[in-house]
Amino acid sequence: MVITNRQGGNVTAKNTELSESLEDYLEVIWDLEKANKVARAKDIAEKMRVQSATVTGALRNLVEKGFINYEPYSFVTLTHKGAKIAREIARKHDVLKDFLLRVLQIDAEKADETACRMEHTMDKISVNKLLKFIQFIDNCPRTGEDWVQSFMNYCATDNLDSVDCKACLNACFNQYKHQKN
Amino acid sequence: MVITNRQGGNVTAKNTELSESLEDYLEVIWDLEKANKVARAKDIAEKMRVQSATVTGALRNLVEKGFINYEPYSFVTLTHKGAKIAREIARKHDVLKDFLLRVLQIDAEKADETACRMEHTMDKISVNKLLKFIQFIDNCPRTGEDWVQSFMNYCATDNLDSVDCKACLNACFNQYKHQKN
DNA sequence: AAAAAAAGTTAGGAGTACCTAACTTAAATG
DNA sequence: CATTTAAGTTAGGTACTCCTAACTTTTTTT
Repeated sequence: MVITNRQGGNVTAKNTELSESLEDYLEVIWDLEKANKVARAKDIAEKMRVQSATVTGALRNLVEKGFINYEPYSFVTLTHKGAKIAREIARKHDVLKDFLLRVLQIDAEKADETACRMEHTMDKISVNKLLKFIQFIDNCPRTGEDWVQSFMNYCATDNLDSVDCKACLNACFNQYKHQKN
Repeated sequence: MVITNRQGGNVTAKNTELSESLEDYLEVIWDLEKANKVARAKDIAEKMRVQSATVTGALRNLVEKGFINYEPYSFVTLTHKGAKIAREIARKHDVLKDFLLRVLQIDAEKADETACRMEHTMDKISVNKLLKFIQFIDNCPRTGEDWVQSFMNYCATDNLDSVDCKACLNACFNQYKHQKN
């Protein structure tokens, strides 16, 4: 187990990197921009479940770091740099939520909440691998929707003996033949 | 996308819950206890990649919250309550690392680092589901090791066409028959 | 256009998680 | 057993993330 210091070592100088919290702000601003062209502090506060005074501070920080365009009493847009990060985080969110929801079959609300936390913990390469994995499950004739369904049954019963594996394999084989014709 | 406030709302009173950082401390103490019966501040600092002054503060906090037994200048052990949490986190870590390493085939070091961050983001039920999922992959005759190997090939080539799906299905079928005899 | 309401900012405060430097205690060694 | 060394603590500091209360600016309504 290798732990990474939660403040990246350097604490005396202002951090130029994005904290998880600031990543969330970018994600929220991205969402609002998509919906309303621009983001307003009030809506950011609501989505972040935070008081508006807190938003003001976060926006100042994000301006300083070059992720947003913003002046006091005005609306917010993402800079090129900010939009790039926001898209990346949103993509991570979507992939993770898809995995939790469709593969692990966790209910929608919890999947979303969990994805919201996980999105800050996996790098781009790992999330890409997860995406490929989901695609592979979807497209490989040995797996697919019915296999995921079997996983659900396995979860419920806790053993494979209750499942007729031979029949399942046969069904899988036949389905592939029919799909090819 | 539903964001959960990073300070749980209540900020005026001292938080009784565990932060991610404190969870890491418990995990590290658990590891050291297993290895040396007790944990010493120096070793905790090393494993946490933190200065020893920082450890002192964290230990005070953990005592106050009832997770460890500790008095200044003495060694550390987990209380019953602390050990329970530590075991839970360690288990999450192991399941996540196993998934990243064996299923997604992420290299050991990155898998470990990533698991170290993810372990704080998934609740017990979700991790249990992930564990069941890994077990299902391992034990279902339609998946298993060779299927994971195929996933690796898919990752490298980016398409299924290059794979002979029919041959793969047949091999899978035959393997099952032989295993049963 | 003035008043009221809504939105946003500033100031000050708390808790967390780090840091360095100086100091104290405990352990190891001559 | 006194001294040196290692380990641990305290004090003081920075940054982050959130809060409330008071104030300012902008927008809406009359």
